[in-house]
Amino acid sequence: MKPFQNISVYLGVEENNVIKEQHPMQETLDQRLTERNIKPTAVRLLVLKAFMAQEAAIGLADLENRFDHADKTTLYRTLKTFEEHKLIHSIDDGTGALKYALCQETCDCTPEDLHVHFLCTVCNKTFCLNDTPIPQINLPTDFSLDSVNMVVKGLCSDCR
Amino acid sequence: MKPFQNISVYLGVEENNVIKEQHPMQETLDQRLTERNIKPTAVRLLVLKAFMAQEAAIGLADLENRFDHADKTTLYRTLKTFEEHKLIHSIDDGTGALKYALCQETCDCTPEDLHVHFLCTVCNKTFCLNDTPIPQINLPTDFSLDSVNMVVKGLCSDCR
DNA sequence: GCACTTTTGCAACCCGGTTGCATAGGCTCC
DNA sequence: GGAGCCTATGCAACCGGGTTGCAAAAGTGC
Ligand SMILES: [Mn+2]
Ligand SMILES: [Mn+2]
Ligand SMILES: [Zn+2]
Ligand SMILES: [Zn+2]
Repeated sequence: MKPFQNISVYLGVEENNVIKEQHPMQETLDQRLTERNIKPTAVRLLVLKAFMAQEAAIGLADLENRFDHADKTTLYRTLKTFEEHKLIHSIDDGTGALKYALCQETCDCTPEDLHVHFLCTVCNKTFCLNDTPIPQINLPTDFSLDSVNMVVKGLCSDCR
Repeated sequence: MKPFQNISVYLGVEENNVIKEQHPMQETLDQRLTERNIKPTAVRLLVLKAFMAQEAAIGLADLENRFDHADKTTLYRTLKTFEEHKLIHSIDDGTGALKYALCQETCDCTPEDLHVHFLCTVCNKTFCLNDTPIPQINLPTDFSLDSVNMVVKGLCSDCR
């Protein structure tokens, strides 16, 4: 595979040769990246588009499958860059592979932005339950709380 | 390393050549294993003893370090056997390596036996909060709940 | 065009976990 | 106490997800 960073060609491969100017979504993608101080390269636009196109969280392997023409490392670093700039957050749902989901516009990845995640045991999709804050718990005395990871397993609405 | 299953020698290595008959703890270890239908071999007794000697959860790597003379695979399978027979349960605290902790005597690893786990961000020890049941949460409609993994990070009583 | 920075590709590595297979240990039955 | 059997152990190799080092390509400013 030859490196190829030209945006329209990259997008063309994905989008049946519809080039940049014909993408109405393009501006919002661009904007979403630049808002978070991420330079909008071809791969990054594609990855962001993937995130915006589906509700379920996305793992590195998913991206590898979806973008045959992009390298694993590049996709990996794209995820890291997105995470650093708080465009996405990582989710450890216990399946052994990290997944990522878009942060909400207002998100700053502070403890208040933490929320419950849901893993469907049938379709293996993972969802952010953004409206389900993590409940308070009582720790033993002399233990102090920093952060909480809460993953609920069950059946999603499609699988039940 | 030569395989060696003789219990007293194994225990001797660990216990400065105090042999089986001189262990007051021996019977309770034996008992705890046979209660769960696990044949009390040398390695198993040692591993169980390790679990009973400390409160914090134990990972495979810990066992490898503690028992130079025992093979990784054997220790791995010992953990699996213990888990299958519900003598211990596994804890995924997000550190990348599974840890294990003794089940309570009454434990049957049913959803009711689930509890919160605590990972200290300083000493990296993980504890069962057996007295901290996992709080109820409200799922979106059409989602059904199966199980929950809840890991709290913070400072333990020794590290604060 | 040229020099410089950033992004991408490729290969190799790391680590925790897991498997296949051979051997040793211990147990039963005679 | 030996033959046969089942289990536990050891060893080596593998696997998958993640990560790093380094070189080439692409983008940027002049
Ligand atoms: Mn989320
Ligand atoms: Mn526990
Ligand atoms: Zn589902
Ligand atoms: Zn601590």
